[in-house]
Amino acid sequence: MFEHCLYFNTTSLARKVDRIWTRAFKPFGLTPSQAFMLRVVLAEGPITHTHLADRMNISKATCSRSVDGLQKLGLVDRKQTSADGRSFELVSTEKAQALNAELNETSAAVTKKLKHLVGNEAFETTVTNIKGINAAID
Amino acid sequence: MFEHCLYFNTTSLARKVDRIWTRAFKPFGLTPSQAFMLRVVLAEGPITHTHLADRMNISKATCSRSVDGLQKLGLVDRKQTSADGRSFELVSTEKAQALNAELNETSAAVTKKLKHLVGNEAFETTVTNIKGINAAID
DNA sequence: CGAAATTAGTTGCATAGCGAACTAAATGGA
DNA sequence: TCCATTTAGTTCGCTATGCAACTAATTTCG
Repeated sequence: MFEHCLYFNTTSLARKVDRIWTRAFKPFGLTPSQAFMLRVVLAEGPITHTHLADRMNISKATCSRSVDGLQKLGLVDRKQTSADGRSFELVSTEKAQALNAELNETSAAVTKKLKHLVGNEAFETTVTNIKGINAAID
Repeated sequence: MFEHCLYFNTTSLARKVDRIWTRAFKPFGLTPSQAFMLRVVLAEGPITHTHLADRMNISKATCSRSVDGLQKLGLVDRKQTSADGRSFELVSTEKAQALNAELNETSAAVTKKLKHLVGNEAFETTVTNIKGINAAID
């Protein structure tokens, strides 16, 4: 019945990959959501809440609370910018920087395993297509 | 940085389509999750919790609580099977059956709009590919 | 300049989701 | 038969997510 439904198939796949990356990041004490948010800050920070929320395609409410979590874990800091009294710049801590390489390797290892299961070309094509739909809608 | 990441792109798209279908089903007083679960019961019921959870690729815990919600809304009932004292069969109520056609039309209308934005062929191809990855992994 | 509108971020309240621990029923051997 | 194992479903405690309403700072413009 839902063979051709974007919602059904996409949310199903999202749950599946979330479970897989959850196991992968468990040794770090991080959820995939936290791990990816941290990776963005590590790779692209300093970055404001608003930009981070845009980058991850989450609401600013979710962003704010996720940053609370990472800050509690000692992985990011909120630095007041001199330019604008309303906004913060998020910066990674040394503790986070020490994890950077290993986080990237862990995610790459998961990807490699999935590519093996799915087939290299099908994997690449599909991710590209998903990215395309992401860009086209909303 | 995450251009080729399955997790990043899939979860992002899932959030996006969830927001879109949330707006679409709002007039029914249903979340997309509830609406799709109900549609499965309408189309494929009577069905047990276990089969429904498999069909939707959710845990039985989530399934159980989602069914609570639909039951509270008067849209499904849990019928004790005579065969097995542990399990229920989920059946749609008349109230739910009265919504069936309109739910299907609403989802079809959203799909049509998205196909227009994305392009028919790209849409179909991508959903098929997503379905393929869903089947290949885990 | 100063009031109105916009923008950045937080908080309240809700649903969706998972794993783990649990209860109760059914099944499978010895 | 009866105990051990499996299976169906629920409950607990947690994170992720969104919208709406809020505060505070900044910007716009008459």
